Amino acid sequence: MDTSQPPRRVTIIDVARHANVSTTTVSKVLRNAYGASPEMRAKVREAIAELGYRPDAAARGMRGQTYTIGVMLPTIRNPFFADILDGLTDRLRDTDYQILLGTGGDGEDTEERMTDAMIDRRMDGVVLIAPVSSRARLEQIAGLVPTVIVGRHGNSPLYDVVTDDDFVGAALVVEHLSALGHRRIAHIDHSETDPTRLLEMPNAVRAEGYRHAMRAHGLADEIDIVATSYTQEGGYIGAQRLLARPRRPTAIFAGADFVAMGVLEALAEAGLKVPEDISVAGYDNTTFAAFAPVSLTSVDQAGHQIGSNAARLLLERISHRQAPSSQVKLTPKLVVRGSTGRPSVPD
Amino acid sequence: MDTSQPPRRVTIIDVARHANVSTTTVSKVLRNAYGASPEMRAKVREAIAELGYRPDAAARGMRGQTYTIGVMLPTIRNPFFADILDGLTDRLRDTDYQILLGTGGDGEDTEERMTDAMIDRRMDGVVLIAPVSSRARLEQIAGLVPTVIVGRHGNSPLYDVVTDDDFVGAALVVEHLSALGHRRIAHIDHSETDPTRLLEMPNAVRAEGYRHAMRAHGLADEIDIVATSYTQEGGYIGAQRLLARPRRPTAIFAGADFVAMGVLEALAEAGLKVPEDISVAGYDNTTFAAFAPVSLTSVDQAGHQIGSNAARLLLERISHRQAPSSQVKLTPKLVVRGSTGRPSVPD
DNA sequence: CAGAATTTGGGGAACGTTTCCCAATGTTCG
DNA sequence: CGAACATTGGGAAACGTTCCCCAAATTCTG
Repeated sequence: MDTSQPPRRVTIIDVARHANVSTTTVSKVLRNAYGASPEMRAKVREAIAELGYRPDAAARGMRGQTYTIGVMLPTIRNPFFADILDGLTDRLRDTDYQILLGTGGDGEDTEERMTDAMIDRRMDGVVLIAPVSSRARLEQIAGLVPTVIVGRHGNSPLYDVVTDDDFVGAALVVEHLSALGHRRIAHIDHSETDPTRLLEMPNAVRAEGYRHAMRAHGLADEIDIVATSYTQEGGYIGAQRLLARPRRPTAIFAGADFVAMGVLEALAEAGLKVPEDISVAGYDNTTFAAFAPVSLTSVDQAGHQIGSNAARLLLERISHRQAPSSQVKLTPKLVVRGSTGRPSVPD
Repeated sequence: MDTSQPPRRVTIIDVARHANVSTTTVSKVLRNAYGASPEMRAKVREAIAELGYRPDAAARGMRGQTYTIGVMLPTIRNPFFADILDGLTDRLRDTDYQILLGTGGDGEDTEERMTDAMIDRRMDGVVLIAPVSSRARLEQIAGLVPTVIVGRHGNSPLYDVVTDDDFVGAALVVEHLSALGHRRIAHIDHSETDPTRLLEMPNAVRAEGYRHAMRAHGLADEIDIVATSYTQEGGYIGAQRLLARPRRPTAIFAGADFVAMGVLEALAEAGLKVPEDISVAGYDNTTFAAFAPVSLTSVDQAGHQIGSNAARLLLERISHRQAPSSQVKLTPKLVVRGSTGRPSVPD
């Protein structure tokens, strides 16, 4: 590493000198804190503008806040997360907070590395989207930094939670398909083995909602769940297994749009037409679902609202560390498109 | 804000005390710096493990490095960026650096806010993906922090550049279509007005590559570019305009897969079959292009390699701030799929 | 074996903020 | 009008590191 220095950054001391005040006063102005007269504020602001001063976030972090909010998401590949992020961003736009993103990957270890990194950087708060870490770990994090968990059910006194009602979402799909005349409605789930996480993960709640709705519609005997994974490949494999059934389903409810993509591939390969031969529904209402040639019936989760609620809760938690935790549950809605229709051979 | 404190974090002083050494020594061990014997190292590491110590990144930033690398991307919606990010992540996995992402939006102002935020947080280096800022601004950033620019042509002594050869990529598409027998090959470009940026933006280079290749194949008279925007809507509108031509094109080369999505929608709406009635090619080889029912011929940019090269250059620049800047240009390849075929009515 | 060079460990001053004070001045009120 | 109180501004001590030194001990060298 060589030693050549870019010109030294303007510091709060430079500003204080230039405005003929103390650094304390400048600091007060910066933070809109009590104890500086309007004239002082004006003078300081002018000096700041003239010198082009920007506070050093690292230094601020040593004593006060870093004005940084960390958002962890499993991957940036899922466009649904982008909606959540937009909601967060919009809500925080007019605050002094900056959002920085980190990817948590799909494992507990990589997720831990990322959350640790956020804590080490003294972020003022974190939003964890669909985390896979154990509940104990989540509580540990929440004990160290204001935390909001998104997209994972189950609550804790230590953190706030924002979810979409996956139970209702799954029911919406079953209702829709049932109303169209379907009886053999199968579901593709993500297989989860860890018992503690089991009930908190959205996929499990969707599966439960599916089961419940099937029973409610008198279709208890038709309940048929294939557990693969929430990936395109998982959908492909799941569909293949379902097609191999002696009495094969007339409709497939995939747990995510991604999964539906795989299902559609498998169906196309098998020479089946959608929705004439078989209906398909997804979950998340991604751009992909909306794309006309695909036209996938899907459940819309209002990602934007999820994000904006998460931001609101986080700001509240930052200012009231000890307030009782709250849970926000949003209601999804079904977007019906061309991939679902009446079954060709009514049961 | 209330005052309740989570238990104080373990500091370097606690470690020093616990290991019966000075903080200096602990610091040396942490940074693998010269001046600590193997025995000391062992002793210190043990203390670190016992206490569960983690260095405070904010405090480190005050004197030394933050071990943080900022990656700015315009949006997380474009799955191509995910490939680049994977490349970056893989390359940095075994280093002490942590990647944090920021979205730059689509404007110079929001991009400036994000880059400023990264600089304020003393990031050790930044990777800017497809930035829209002015060249002067990019050089200003590069003067303050080691910088690698990705996906934007044009070089500077101040920063390193990694691009894909968009000129060649566009030519690949034209060659392919021409070989199939197409002559009326139209192109949908992103309209850019700013003159300084004009030649550096990938879309401009693609358009130029298209023109050049058309001429090289004796199709100079058939050059037909519609300038809308690199969005799905831009593709939709562009396609509509092209279909309204008296002699309409037999093939459309969209500047991005996103754009091709819009094109496909417009074609479906017009009742045209792909590729029987008209061929379509995209750029970026996103998941969407690979999706079987779409099966879009597209140019693959090797995002992973782009990312891994960017990471390599950044690490080099961090350790040799003054080294001459380098430019890496990767070669794209064409992925032929079902959306392109022989023209139905040969010219 | 003396002197030089190297290795090892540590003391303490930065780094750029915020925040706890305290002092001076102005204001209110009984 | 004097005491209590509010307002305004600033001095200086944190915060948790790194890094420039220096001193002591050890090893090398001729």
